[in-house]
Amino acid sequence: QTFIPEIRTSSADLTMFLKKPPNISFAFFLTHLSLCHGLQSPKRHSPYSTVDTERYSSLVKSAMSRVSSQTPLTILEEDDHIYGPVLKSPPPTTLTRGEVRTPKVLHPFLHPQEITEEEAETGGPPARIHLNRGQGRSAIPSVTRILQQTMSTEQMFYLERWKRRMVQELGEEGFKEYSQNLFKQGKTFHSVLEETLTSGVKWTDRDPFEMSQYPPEVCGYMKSVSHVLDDVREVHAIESTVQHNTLNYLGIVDCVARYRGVLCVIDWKTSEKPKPFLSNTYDNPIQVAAYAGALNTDANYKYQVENGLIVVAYKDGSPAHAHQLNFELMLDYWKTWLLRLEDYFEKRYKKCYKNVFINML
DNA sequence: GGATCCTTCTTCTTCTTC
Repeated sequence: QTFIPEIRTSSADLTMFLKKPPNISFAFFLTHLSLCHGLQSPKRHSPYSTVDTERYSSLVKSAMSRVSSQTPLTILEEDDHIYGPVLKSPPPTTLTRGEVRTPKVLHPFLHPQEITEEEAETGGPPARIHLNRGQGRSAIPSVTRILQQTMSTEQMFYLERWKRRMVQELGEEGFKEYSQNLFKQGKTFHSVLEETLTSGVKWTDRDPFEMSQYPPEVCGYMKSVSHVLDDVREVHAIESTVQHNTLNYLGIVDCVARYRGVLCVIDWKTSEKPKPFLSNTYDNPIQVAAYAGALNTDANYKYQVENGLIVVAYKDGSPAHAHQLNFELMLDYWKTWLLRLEDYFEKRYKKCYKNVFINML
């Protein structure tokens, strides 16, 4: 119907159309129908003598004339008609949204030049502020929860579809086990990484017997990130709670350290599939920007982070992909995060969200 | 001790041919 707008077929028509003998191509079918229409010398005793040729005559004529008259120019015109004018690459902030919105809050990231060395603490063990929910914090939403509850319908659709397929393949129980195993692997990897960063003992320098105590996947993940760890210095915080001082959200950062000389919020990820591009990491960059934005306003931390880093580790030990988010990218993702935050409060507090949001600023 | 919370993951078309 897109290519041949003057034809309107119902699904019943299409079903009938597809009941042609399987060894005969669609093009041949059309040609043959055209013969039946007397465009060329008619053929008797055809297997299609029962086909309602009158009914399909316009389709045949249209299809035949289009195919033969197609030139590069008409194809370009068709493309224009079907796909619309060519769009120049849109700015990253609008990628996940149909409409362009501007968040109301100023960004919490200082420009690299404005950060002086004195602001970053050096030495001492890394901070590890545990989450303590018992002190009136229960109303404060977390980064993960906000991201989960403000996913686009498209994102939810693909996740649901994936889940449905997996359940079909593995069964309800099998899928549950598979998911739990993925979580377990991720958790173990995080804890081993934590030990490594705290102790300062390189994974490769560890006692082979000790290494063999871990599941093979975890060894693979550690091998995978070893080249990234070589570029990590000055670990400032590990698994530490950060809370934004006005925007009323909290989260736990995996790691704050200097990566290639720049102070970063680092998020370690394990993945079954390769994620060579930042776009493969879905909402991870937003998560990192949210943590960094919170940390930079949190009085518990006396320094400012500049960049973010997402490290995707693989269990087969192949080199991890390290996606560094520079100042500009952090700013873009921070804006996206603010929109998600607005969405969350809007959903949660319905009409009075605006007052809630304004009160927080 | 039990309940709750934050995380840990999962997505982007799909098939054929070389």
